[in-house]
Amino acid sequence: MGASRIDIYSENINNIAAAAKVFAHPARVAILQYISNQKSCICNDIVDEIGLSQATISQHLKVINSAGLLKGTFEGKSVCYCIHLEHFQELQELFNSFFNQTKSNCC
Amino acid sequence: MGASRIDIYSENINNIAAAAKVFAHPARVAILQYISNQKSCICNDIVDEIGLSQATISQHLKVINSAGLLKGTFEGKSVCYCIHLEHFQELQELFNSFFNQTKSNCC
DNA sequence: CTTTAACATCGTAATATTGCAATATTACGA
DNA sequence: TCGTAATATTGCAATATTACGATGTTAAAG
Repeated sequence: MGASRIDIYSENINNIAAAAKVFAHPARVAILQYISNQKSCICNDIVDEIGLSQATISQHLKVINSAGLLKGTFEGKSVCYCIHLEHFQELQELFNSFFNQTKSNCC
Repeated sequence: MGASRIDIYSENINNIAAAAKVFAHPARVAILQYISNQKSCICNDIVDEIGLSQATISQHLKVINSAGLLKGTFEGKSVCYCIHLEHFQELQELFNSFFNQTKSNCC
């Protein structure tokens, strides 16, 4: 016990929760905002921008990337981080359909 | 180490992360959906609906309530859970403004 | 006043997350 | 090839989250 019991929920619910997890840490929100504000494909000034170590930023980037929210080159040197807009917007729609479904029927 | 360093981020970023945390667990998403689907102000069939113990559901409800997403009576017996629609929609707007701000400028 | 239904809270165990230092790995330039 | 800059990965330590049983607490029924 201690682990989330994802087996007992519908796929839609698990998808929403998994997506929310990406945004559930301020570092990841900040990283996404920073990347999206860069004119050109600049890379790890992220480490300088946000006050966390390179290892930690790299870990957060991995989480964001695993959710399909990044696009670019990821090998050795000269890496390029960009937002994967299509996937990003898919998540926005997922959230909005959840929000729009949820109404207040009582009180 | 181990704890999130919320002190180094802007308030807006922390707000988004805090809101996302509420939805970052499938049980809470399921609870919100269930409450919103009830015609009348029904209470803890939630425990029967979702396969978790009463103590666990109660904990999740506390998290949801702390985020300001519930409305109703919360004393002793005959409790009434409802979605606090205004706050709920505020969160929707918070997410949407974040999503809309985030663009892909490169690659 | 007692009982009971409906919750909340406490204590605790299991697991997940966060963060960093140290250590790979990789790509490019000298 | 060597050195180096730019990451990724590994291995902890600290903390947070999740889940549940047991135990309070409260309001209404009897």
